[in-house]
Amino acid sequence: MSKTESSSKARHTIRDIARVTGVSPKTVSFVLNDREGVAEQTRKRVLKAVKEMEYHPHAAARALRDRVTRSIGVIFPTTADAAPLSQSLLNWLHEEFIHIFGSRGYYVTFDMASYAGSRNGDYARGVWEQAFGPCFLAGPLALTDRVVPRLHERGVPYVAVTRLDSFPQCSAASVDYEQAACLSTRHLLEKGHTRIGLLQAFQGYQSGLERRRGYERALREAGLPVDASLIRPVTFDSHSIVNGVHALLSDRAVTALIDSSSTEDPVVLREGARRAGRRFGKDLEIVVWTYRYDTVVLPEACAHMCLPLRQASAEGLEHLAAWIEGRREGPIQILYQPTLLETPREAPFNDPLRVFHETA
Amino acid sequence: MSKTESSSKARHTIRDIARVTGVSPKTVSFVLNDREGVAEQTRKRVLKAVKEMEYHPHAAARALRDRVTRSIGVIFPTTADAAPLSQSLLNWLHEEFIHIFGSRGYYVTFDMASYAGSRNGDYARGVWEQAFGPCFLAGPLALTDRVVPRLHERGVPYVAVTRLDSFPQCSAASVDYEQAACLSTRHLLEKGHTRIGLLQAFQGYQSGLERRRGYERALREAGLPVDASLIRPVTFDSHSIVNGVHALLSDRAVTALIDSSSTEDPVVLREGARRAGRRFGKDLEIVVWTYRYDTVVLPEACAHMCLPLRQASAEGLEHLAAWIEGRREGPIQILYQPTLLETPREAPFNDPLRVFHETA
DNA sequence: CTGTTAGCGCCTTCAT
DNA sequence: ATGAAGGCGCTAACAG
Repeated sequence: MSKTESSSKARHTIRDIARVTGVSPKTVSFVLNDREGVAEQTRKRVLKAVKEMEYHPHAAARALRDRVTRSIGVIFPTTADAAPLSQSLLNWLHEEFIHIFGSRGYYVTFDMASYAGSRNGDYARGVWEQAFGPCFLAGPLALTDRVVPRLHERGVPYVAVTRLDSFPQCSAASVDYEQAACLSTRHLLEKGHTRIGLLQAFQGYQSGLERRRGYERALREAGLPVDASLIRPVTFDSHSIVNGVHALLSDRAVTALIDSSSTEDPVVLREGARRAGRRFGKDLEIVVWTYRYDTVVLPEACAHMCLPLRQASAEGLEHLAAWIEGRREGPIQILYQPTLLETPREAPFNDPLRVFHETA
Repeated sequence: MSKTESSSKARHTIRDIARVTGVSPKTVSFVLNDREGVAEQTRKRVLKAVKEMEYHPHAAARALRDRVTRSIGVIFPTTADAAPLSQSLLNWLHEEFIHIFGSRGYYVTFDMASYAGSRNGDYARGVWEQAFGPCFLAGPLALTDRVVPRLHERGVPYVAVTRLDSFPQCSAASVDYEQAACLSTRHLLEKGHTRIGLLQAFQGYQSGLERRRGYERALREAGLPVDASLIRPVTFDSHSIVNGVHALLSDRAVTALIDSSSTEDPVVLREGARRAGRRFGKDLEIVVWTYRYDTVVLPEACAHMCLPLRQASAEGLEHLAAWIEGRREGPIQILYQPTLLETPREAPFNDPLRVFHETA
């Protein structure tokens, strides 16, 4: 009967390895951490025991000792129903995390508690509890946000996906929504429209405010008054969009719309117009906002406003990784500009939803 | 000038709270863990200090002491290019985790290191290092898998999405792929086909083997020989599918196909047929496998084989949560049966891809 | 080169 | 009811 130590269910500690190989715990620790000062022969004996006994260092013990974890946090500044993370963004995020952090051996820890509606607004418990240090803030920041400054003060690397007026030093990789709104509005003004409706998403959030501000700026530049009734806050609910479009278009003097709802859904837009007895492309022009550059959301639209959110986030995450590894400093201040694209006559084929990604 | 203790950057410990409130650390611990034996007045003083000083228990210290974390692990038995997690499955998974674990305050920790291609096959380091105990195995199990038995022996709650022939006691919530293949084949046999091509995904994995086995079983039942050249292993790459279809159909005696590639992509199927000078619905019938019940993947298909993977996983995760909380025992043994649906003449509208979920 | 010790922050005895 | 002490597994500092 051989020593059945290796098949034992018990989890071994560094001391077990030391005892079995007849060295001190410190030596084992040195071997594991690839440090000098251990005889080659001893090193081999230790590594052999480590493999045979299936020893693995205890993550929590290490974290306690080192005051750092090997985890990146993903945290949600809002609840799911207030501002749901889009499916396509989630997919993209997953890819990026695999690419950037997976290969480096980090764990990626999601804290969905606040997103699920618990924890009343303190969405950064993972940082306070030191479950992780560095983190990604996945979602829009509320204008009333009080958490980011505390995060900032803590000194942990972090990056958000919108700026924050109330805290300009906020580490963020974002898109200039104000500019997007301004360009959208200008485009329609130049085409001769004077009463332009705005479907405004993210009411109460930074990115919602920027939408409104850009819209108002363009109007003021043109010397036109701002009619508050033309700004229609909407949620991500279909009904909300349909009703919003319907309500705005009931005013026959409204001859143009800006869809900054971020829903990228042609069906609800058409339905809203239909209920008002209007049709896009006929007596009505629209600029549709989208996060992609390769797909026409609504062929009847006169233009698409493309928001490079992915590009911004990608650079933000790269910077975050560099910050964590000490190659760069924070805070991150990245701002991408949007692009207005006139809708092509021949809409390109809208790719079908693939269940599996294609392997390149 | 007030005591600026609360605005200090330093992270406080339980002893700081004790010192400030003039009690012992144990008392603070009792208060935090809602245990009896503390005077109400003391309790309030402690809680006040906790709030003011923004004290939070240290996750790693707690984990070390309690030998349990509040994390659920998501681990990947294969690399991304061998068997990529589908986008729709990832989205669904995210929803489920929010629903089941987010509301209970668990962290969800992804270990993407093995998925990214590092760690040569030992995909469960998170468990060995005790970064988490309970875990979800997101992806197919290789026939050569050696990790699951060790996981099982460890005694941690876990659940996989396929069974494992070499380890029948494996905790799994899965779909009966063998039955799906058998029913698909039978259906085509009953329609008079005798040479039936099989596009077989997951070669080398349990779910690939089950596909092949079910196909062969149906043929044997019908007294027909198994022609190995009719079984075409494919990857998730478009080319692989196109070539597979083309190659199978170059044999004009082949009058039917089973698409168990799991790609759910009508375009590549049609393209493969076109290259062989064939067309679905004309001289050719096909059964297409899908993970959904509400969408026609290929209108020309004579039937769709619907695999209730989501339903199985959902029940698996519910069971996992119950296992963690001691309400039920493991291992999990859930097997859902697939359904063959004849393709309706009028294909239902294929829902557009929504960027944001609709809030219910 | 090796061994001993102390302490990270928490919780749970045991003793008061 | 409270206070002191010890240990979870790891590593850095300090002897030998």
